[in-house]
Amino acid sequence: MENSIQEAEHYCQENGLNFTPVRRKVLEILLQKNTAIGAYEILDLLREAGFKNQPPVAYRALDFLVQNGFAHKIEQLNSFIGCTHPGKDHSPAFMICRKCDSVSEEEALTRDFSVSQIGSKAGFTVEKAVIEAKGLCHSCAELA
Amino acid sequence: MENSIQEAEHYCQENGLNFTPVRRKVLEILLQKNTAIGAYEILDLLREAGFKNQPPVAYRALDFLVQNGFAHKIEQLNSFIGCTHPGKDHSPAFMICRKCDSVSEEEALTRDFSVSQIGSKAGFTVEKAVIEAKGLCHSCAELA
DNA sequence: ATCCTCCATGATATAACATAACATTAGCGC
DNA sequence: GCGCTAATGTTATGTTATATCATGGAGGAT
Repeated sequence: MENSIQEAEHYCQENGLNFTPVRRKVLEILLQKNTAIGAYEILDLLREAGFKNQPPVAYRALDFLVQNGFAHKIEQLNSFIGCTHPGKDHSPAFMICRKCDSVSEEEALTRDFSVSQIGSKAGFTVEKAVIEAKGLCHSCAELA
Repeated sequence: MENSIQEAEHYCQENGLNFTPVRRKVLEILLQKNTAIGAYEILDLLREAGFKNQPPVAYRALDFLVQNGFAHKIEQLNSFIGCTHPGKDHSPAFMICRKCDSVSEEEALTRDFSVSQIGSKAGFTVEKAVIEAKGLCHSCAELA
């Protein structure tokens, strides 16, 4: 995780992006969990860490992180998760466990398939794909 | 569309489901558009049609429709769309045009791919998959 | 050094989306 | 009628997200 932070920092330097304290802190918060976190929960943690805590503080930092690929929004949960496969090009698919709430990020691109292909069959140009699955993670499935 | 309503009605009869006036009306509203509609917009239309218009009215009807496969929630838009491929088994992928806001429903199951496969590689049991893409629909791409 | 511009942050307010909880009513089997 | 169940009515509130305008701080141009 310390690792991921440093990668982010490095990437920002390279690309003229401003990896400010709030942004770093929010990324740290996200990377400390393997579950998705809501903006208002992040806000609480920011306050505890001495940052200001009006909603825009969290949403702006999250926008930055998502925009630059350091975090993702999990649409079904209205919450956010640190990116575990940082790097420019990836098409993530998220596996959300309904029992333990863990979220894992997998790679969705396979040789034979992509959402883009589904789209182009329909004359649609895909720019960004969201793939999220709900179900049971390995550990929770074993217990069942 | 009148068609789809009748299919829904029929399905409900067969399965002991109560296709009440509000539920029917909400489905009509959804089927009249090829864009996704928010619950509060639906609420307005319900009021115009003489129904009660507190939020639970819309959300309950929507729950029913989604639950039974007559409608889908578009997570990225926090809004809803009538199902254009009704029938028990389908795994939809939604194409959301960022220009004209149209949403089209495609079939995501291909021979070579499924979200389930991505999941199982990761030891995850997929129960429900959400696939939503943003981009440009055919008409809007032509104009660009 | 002064000013300008750009970007980030501070601060207030409010919009948009969603559900909890409890009361009431309608249909149905008995 | 009585009791059960499902649906709807009603009030209140919780949760998520954004608009808007003010302030501050770093870096470049003159």
